Amino acid sequence: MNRARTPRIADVARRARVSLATVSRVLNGKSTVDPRLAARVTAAATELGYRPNHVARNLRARSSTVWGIVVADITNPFFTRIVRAVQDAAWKERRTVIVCNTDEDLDRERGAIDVLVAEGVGGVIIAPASETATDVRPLTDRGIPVVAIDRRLPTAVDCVLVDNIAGGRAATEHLLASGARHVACITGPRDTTTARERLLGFRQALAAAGAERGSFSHADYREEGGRAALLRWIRQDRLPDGVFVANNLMTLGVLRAAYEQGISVPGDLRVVGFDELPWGGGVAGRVPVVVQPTTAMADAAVAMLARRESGDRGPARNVVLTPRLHALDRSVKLTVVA
Amino acid sequence: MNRARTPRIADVARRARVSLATVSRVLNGKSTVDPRLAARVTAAATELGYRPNHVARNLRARSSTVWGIVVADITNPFFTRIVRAVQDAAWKERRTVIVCNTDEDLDRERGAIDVLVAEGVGGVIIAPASETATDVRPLTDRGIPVVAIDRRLPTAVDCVLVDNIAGGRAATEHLLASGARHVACITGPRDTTTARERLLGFRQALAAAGAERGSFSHADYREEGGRAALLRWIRQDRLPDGVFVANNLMTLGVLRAAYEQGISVPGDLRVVGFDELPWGGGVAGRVPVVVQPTTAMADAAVAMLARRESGDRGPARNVVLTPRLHALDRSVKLTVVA
DNA sequence: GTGAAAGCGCTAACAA
DNA sequence: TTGTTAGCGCTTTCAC
Repeated sequence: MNRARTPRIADVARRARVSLATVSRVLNGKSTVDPRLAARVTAAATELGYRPNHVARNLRARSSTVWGIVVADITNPFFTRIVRAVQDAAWKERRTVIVCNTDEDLDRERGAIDVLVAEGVGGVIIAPASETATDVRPLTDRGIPVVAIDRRLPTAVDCVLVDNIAGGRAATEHLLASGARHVACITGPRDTTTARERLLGFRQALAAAGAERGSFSHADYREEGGRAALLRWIRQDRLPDGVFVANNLMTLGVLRAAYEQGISVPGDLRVVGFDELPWGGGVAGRVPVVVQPTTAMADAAVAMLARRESGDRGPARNVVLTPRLHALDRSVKLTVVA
Repeated sequence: MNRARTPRIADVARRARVSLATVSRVLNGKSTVDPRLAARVTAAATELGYRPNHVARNLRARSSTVWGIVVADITNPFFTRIVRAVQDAAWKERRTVIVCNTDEDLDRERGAIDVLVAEGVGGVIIAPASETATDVRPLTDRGIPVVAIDRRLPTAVDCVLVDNIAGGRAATEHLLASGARHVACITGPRDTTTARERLLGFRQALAAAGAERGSFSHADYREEGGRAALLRWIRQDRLPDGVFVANNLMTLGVLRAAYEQGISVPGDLRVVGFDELPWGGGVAGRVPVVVQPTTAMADAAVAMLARRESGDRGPARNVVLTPRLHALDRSVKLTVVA
């Protein structure tokens, strides 16, 4: 690669007839430089088409404008939106983002963290694959700030969370308010806090309304899990007339099961989901969902990271944001035709 | 940041009682080293918890295991899947990917390219914001290999494309085969090749079938554009009974317009889209679509990049992949209820 | 306010 | 095969 022809700081210095140090100072605006020298430097830099070499800068300055973001699956619209929002926020701070997928796999997550360490990123935002097993110490040991998003971590790091209990409550209240009498909940795996909290919100809402204890089921946060849970109830002849489904993929699964079984939504079965369905305003918008404020979450995470980078050594903080229910003014019924 | 405590190659060398160079050789497996020394080195490295510093490595070796990918909007499922697939493929090659969003904005795209240059990435995969105005020379001038994906570039670089004509033809043939008689096409902006090619495929299919010349409309590849196009035909009382919509967002817009107007799909209006709708197998799966082989595209792009990085200086190549029609075995009718 | 010089951690000549 | 050494391009003391 013919990088030799790329101008370096020395070329700019020569052309502007100043020293290396002066060029660096002008380019970084750190120290004060005689305006006339500065003008010469900037002129020379543009004439030469000088581009800084961040790699060298990072090595010397031991700091990087690159951040890392680690998520389970960028294909999941929730994470896509988080990544997108983080990137937009980071861009405004003139930083770049390395995105890593973990597939909810601890080994891949470990690998991703290693790479981010090796690349010397300035900070990491992570949606941990596990609340107990994810180990961010390779980062924190090196003083690289970490912000957990969506889930907590065993280590004491900054967190951006959503009030899942409130979300579960809001979803359930909506079901009850829309006339459902036998409501149920399909939540995520037992060992995830989000699943437990959303279920707790469901129970709180039922208790508060003096309603009967609804049935619930733990599934795996995947489409098939939601589908299977609903089918099971159908087989057992215990089909509820309202169901709160604790994430987006399972909500799809529930809807699919309903169509397969000729159950009309929301006629026979009211469904409230958690997490936006993709293109929420569009065709899939017939199901009310509790949406997580992804932009606000990303902004909060970016702000925390920026604070830590600028030297804040205070104790870890938690930011808890409240999700809102997105109900619909009209809904659409689906029926199987052929 | 307390990086001072991080072990460097020198620490490993001291502990293994060998020279820096030997450690480097062992760690990179480039040169042959006495197995006993090698064993001492690896032992020392693990004992110390040594992690390589890619930044230093890049600076010295003028090469990087980081690639960049530049897309218009990671929120668009087509690009999400491309990014995901590129990452998976890159991961297998032990490389990391910096993702940049351009928002179809040339300035942001330019900025993204500058950053990637500054970060010294080893290669870039780009879905160009424009086929004419996007300038990748900052990369190519420095010998950084570039692969364009989804759209061509004015510069001679490797390209991974989809046969849009064949896609448009397949979509239209499906409409005709399913009994539509007055078919129409909503395609993208006049100045994009994809839009022109998909429309061309539409026309070819009509001509081949000896059908009447279908009407068509150029829109902006956004949801509202598709919606508006259909509404216009409705107003003009020229509603077709089959429509080929040339991208995913516009397809949603068309569906939305149909529901708003009480037009049943596919009863009154057959729709065939282009690009997968999100979670294609799920609820949104009632519309057959021409899907682009994102995984194959990503694999091809990664393979081309890897070849270039390993020194291939041959002329630019094009890889053209054929999209497939995903029809459905059953379809689902939507009707407005409330 | 400016310049000279010393590295950041690593790899790749070149010697031995 | 192994070690010594000279940088990669930049920032940042430290003198002036």
